[in-house]
Amino acid sequence: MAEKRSDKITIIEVARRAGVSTATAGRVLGGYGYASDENKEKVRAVAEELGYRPNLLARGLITGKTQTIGVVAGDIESPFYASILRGIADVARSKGFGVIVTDSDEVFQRERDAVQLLMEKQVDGIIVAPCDLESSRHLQDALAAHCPVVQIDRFVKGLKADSVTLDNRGAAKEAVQILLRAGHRRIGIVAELEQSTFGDLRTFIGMNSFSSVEPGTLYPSWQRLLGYLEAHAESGVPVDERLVRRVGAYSSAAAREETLDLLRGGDAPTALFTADGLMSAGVMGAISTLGIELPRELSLICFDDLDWMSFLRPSITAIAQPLNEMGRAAARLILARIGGDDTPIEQLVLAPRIRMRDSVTSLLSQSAT
Amino acid sequence: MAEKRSDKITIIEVARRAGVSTATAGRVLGGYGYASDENKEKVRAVAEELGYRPNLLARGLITGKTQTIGVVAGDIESPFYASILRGIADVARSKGFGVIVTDSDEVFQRERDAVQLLMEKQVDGIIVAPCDLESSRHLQDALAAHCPVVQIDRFVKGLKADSVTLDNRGAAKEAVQILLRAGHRRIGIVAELEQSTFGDLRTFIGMNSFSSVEPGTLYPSWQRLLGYLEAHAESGVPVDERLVRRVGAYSSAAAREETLDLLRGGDAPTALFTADGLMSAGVMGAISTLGIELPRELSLICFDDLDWMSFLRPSITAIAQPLNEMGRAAARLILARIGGDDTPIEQLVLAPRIRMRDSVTSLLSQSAT
DNA sequence: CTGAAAGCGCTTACAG
DNA sequence: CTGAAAGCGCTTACAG
Repeated sequence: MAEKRSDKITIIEVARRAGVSTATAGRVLGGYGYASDENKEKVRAVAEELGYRPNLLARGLITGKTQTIGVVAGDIESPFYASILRGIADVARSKGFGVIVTDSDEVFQRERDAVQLLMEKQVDGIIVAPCDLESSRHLQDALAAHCPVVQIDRFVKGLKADSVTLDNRGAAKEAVQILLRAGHRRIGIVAELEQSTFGDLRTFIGMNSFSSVEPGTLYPSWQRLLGYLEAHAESGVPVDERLVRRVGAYSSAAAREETLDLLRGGDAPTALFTADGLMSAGVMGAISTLGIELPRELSLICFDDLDWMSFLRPSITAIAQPLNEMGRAAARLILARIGGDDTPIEQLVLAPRIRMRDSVTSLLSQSAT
Repeated sequence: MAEKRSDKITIIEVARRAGVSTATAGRVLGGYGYASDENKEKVRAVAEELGYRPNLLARGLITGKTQTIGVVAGDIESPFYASILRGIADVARSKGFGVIVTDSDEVFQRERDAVQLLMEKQVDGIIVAPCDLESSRHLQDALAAHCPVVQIDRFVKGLKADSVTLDNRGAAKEAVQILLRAGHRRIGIVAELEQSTFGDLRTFIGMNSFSSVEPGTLYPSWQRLLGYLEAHAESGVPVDERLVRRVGAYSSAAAREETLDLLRGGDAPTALFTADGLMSAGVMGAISTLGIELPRELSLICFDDLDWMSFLRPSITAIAQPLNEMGRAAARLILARIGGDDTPIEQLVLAPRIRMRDSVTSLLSQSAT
């Protein structure tokens, strides 16, 4: 207590009391350069006694490294980003890095402001879920300033930065194929499809070949729709436009309305595929309201941000997204870049996994009319 | 492009090109002190042209303020902390502050390391969900170093720092009272109760007066149990120990097993109260497995971290926690303290809200035997 | 209103 | 292995 008088214990104070130069004190405390064992011991003892703590700001100012990575998420409150963030934080912490988080709410201006703040705070690298897939001036500026950028969930066309994404198209396709093989011919899809790099939904559905579409240039929910369409095309099953529901908002309430409309209609689907967690929640709400029994009356496969949706309802088949891993991979990538790794751009694509219980598998064809 | 050659644009460069001193350039760019309109214009033009960005590290080193707040959460991936974090980030951003997040996984050593890292990074204040309610040396050190601390969700005994908590006891009591009034006499409770400041569960249940228990000294799940016990005591309904299930782990799978055991037993409860989101998920899993119909066969009131649990299942009554608001309040408090507010310690207690649908209200007594 | 100088708390060459 | 000196990019008194 008595020793805690002096307010700021700097390396100067430690050096003085240990009878060495600040350079020497710095070398032992900072762990760089040589020092005699005798001095090491002396300096450490004094530092310990005074409760010395390095000021990482000063160190960062000199070294140009802050041991901090910046993250621009869409919305940290959503289970999707929360899981990714956890993965990032875990890897960062294990390497002694801090994490500054911001969220853009998928608003471009917000993302730009966030990136700018992060740059001014001198983060060593930025992990971002870019909200505009076309323009990336701010990210290019970051790269130009030698601040590595890793994109998650989607990536900007032409931006020379690593990315970690999910194989949304593939997982969706596989899920829909399962339904088609079980005999379903009327499979509904409830997807957000709020933002678009493509434009018209009708045209998209009506395309007679999907081989020309580069999934990476589409937003995730469009990629999932693409998988849905591809599965149909390959099976030769025509797509009924009325079964494709574009909610147009990232809102489970809106998804619920859309689903009610879909299920109450004359040509209701026998199976349903949802393109993300919030859509799934809306669909579940509608199903509860209508008292539909799963999977006997309706088969359901959901993209699931939330591990326990399928836990709550064993009759749902969930497409689990490796979100922790996505965060971890992004963090590992950015740390490698910060460390000087200058290998070619990496485009990591992780595969979601479909988890269907055996009990559901056997019931799947029951609802196929 | 041609102008982007020089790597680091510092205030020195801007000053030189604008023909003023660095002091003047700093004054206009930093927005402090006076400058003639002419100089303002000149400096700003040059800064704009060169793409000057202040180095907040340097500024922080001098001012002693980094415009950053540090957060030590339990687990950012959980909806509970994710929502709080969102509230914090929103307020922080609106005031130009950054947020560094870490999680402790409720491990004391991790919390200490996190606090230390945050201090070394010179955050202006720390928001923490303390995992040990008894020891707080690391937090006292922070306070001693003039770094304000705001506690969330619970608070350390005797620590002179603001806190924002929930009225867990009150909300639990109210929920259980609703069940008691509906005629339920056998109300089960599934609670985590992993960590304890109290010790023995039996002794706790057997207390004949709860007035001596200061809820603030208990972990949240114990506070909720306290509310459960108080409601019973006030109604004169005896508590059957077998109905009080201490899961002992923050795990929905374990909660599911515990609930299965509870509901399959001879003296199954007619109503169930769960003490947090993960416990609720476990309970829901058990109910699904057993095919129990809510609320006709069993009334259920859940503490709900997750807005949509009740959305998915309209028959559940949810206790909604104002988590965003908790984060916002904590952020506002810490910013006030950072700003020099030295009013007495504030202990904010927010009230969760019970949301029960009318359709459920009328059915509530049906399951009461 | 402006500039020269000092300094925030460290690290980095550079002699010794 | 060690210390004196310079410097990271800003802000802060302090004269003018």
